[in-house]
Amino acid sequence: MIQSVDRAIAILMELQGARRLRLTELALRLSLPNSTVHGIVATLVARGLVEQDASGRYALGPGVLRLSNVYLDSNELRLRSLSWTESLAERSGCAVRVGVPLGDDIVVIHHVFRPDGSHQMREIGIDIPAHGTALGKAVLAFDPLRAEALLDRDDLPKLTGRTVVDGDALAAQLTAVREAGLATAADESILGESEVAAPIFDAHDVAIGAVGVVTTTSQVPTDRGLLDEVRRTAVTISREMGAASWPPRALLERGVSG
Amino acid sequence: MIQSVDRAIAILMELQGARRLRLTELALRLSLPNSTVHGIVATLVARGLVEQDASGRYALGPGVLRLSNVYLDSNELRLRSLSWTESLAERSGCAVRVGVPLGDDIVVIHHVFRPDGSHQMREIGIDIPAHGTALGKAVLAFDPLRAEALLDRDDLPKLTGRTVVDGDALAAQLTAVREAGLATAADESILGESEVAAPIFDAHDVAIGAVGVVTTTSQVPTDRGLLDEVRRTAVTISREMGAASWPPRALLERGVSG
DNA sequence: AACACATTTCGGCATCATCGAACGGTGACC
DNA sequence: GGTCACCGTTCGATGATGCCGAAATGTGTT
Repeated sequence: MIQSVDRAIAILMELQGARRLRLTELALRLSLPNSTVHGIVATLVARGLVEQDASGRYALGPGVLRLSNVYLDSNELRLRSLSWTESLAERSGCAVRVGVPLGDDIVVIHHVFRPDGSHQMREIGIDIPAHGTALGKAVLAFDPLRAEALLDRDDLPKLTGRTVVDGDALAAQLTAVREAGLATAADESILGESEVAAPIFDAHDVAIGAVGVVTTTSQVPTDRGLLDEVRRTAVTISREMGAASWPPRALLERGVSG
Repeated sequence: MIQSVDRAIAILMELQGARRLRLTELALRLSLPNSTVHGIVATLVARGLVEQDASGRYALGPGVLRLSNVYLDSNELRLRSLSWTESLAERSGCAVRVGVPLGDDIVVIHHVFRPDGSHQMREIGIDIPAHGTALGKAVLAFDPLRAEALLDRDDLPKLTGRTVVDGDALAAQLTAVREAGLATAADESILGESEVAAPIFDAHDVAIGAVGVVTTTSQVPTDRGLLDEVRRTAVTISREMGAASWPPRALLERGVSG
């Protein structure tokens, strides 16, 4: 791992959290001397990944935008999800999201609007702490290493009053997810929003992401039909990605401790 | 400028152009040893900016997606453009785009669909060689250094048969743009698409971007109304960005040679 | 107008990235 | 099915390069 490149990325991540930062603030957060940070941001600015506003503060630049478009267009999971998620949204009447893990978060890489035609925000690109969403729990349940790393933390952010931050409670939920092949979340990331999600596997039986629906908590459907629809969509996409079985037997047996 | 960070960004840019690349191909394009490139991409992979598919090829990762969302939300020019571009689209019946310069390209940072309700592609994040679009010519006409750098090149890409790649012809066009405060392009980036655009200035009289409309070439309006609408939108946004005059007198007098 | 803060520049030192070569793994072709 | 060739990855020595402290420049404030 190259130190300066790693630091450059750390700077980008800081700028992602706090939108505008002074050089001094950046240096403080990274515990690095002022001049060291300056050298790196100067490089990022020269390439357009970062820009400096009139008051000297730094923010992300247009270069990052250019990159993201290409990611969306070339991502295989997203490509193979397009038609199936569309159809899931139509049949369920819910918004559909596909997410992939990144660190301890889930990044939404595809989003089909609820088909009622109402004004909705485009959620592609947003990131949510994995333990606070059904998408995240679906992935964690079938990715022991990732789950373990997350459960070792004792500072899991509490997004709402219902977010599960207790390690034992979360581990129990993941076991249930493994048994059902489905993960749920109610008011755990956004109050009033509930989700159902199922994991997606690739040819190596790795949980590379998840697909799920979002509904308002008050309208959460009680029939099993929706659950089956979500799971079937995940199975279909997994098959397109080359997965042989769903869920992979090996992952079921080992669980988090493996 | 830090060498390794610069190389890391160069790698991201290569992956942006060619969506999937083998390590050897990357090393070849950058004229660097295999192992040097490997160290850098390993760092990028660890942070999620790059991912490696099953066959070992590298592609951009979900990390870049997360960054782009924040850029869009925090960009001041985009924020101040939102309402005015919406209104321009309604009144003109055309799609509206806002772009900012990045290297020799224009990156589209905002896009209002043509209000006829037809299916249209979201163009946010796409990049177009500046000399091939009205947005780019609007910026270049009022950014002498950038224009000079571009005119010095003799390998300007020809996007369509109508793209102006000759330096003298382009310089003449930029002079005309300076006089009119408007730039046009007909079939120069995409056949069948014509544009009108005007530059946007900030408080320091720097051309930080441009706003423009897109129409089908066959329906290009002949009335001056549209031209005035575009220009007025650019003036309004410039004023919001703190520009005192439009266009700045200083830039008009000096021209490209300054 | 003078101060205080923050950003930027500069140069010496030691670290850290770089590179060539060897290893291990995979797919292709015979 | 075996061998070959290519590709990605690891490793270790070398010296170029990024790192950091301090000084200097610029900016906004009192």
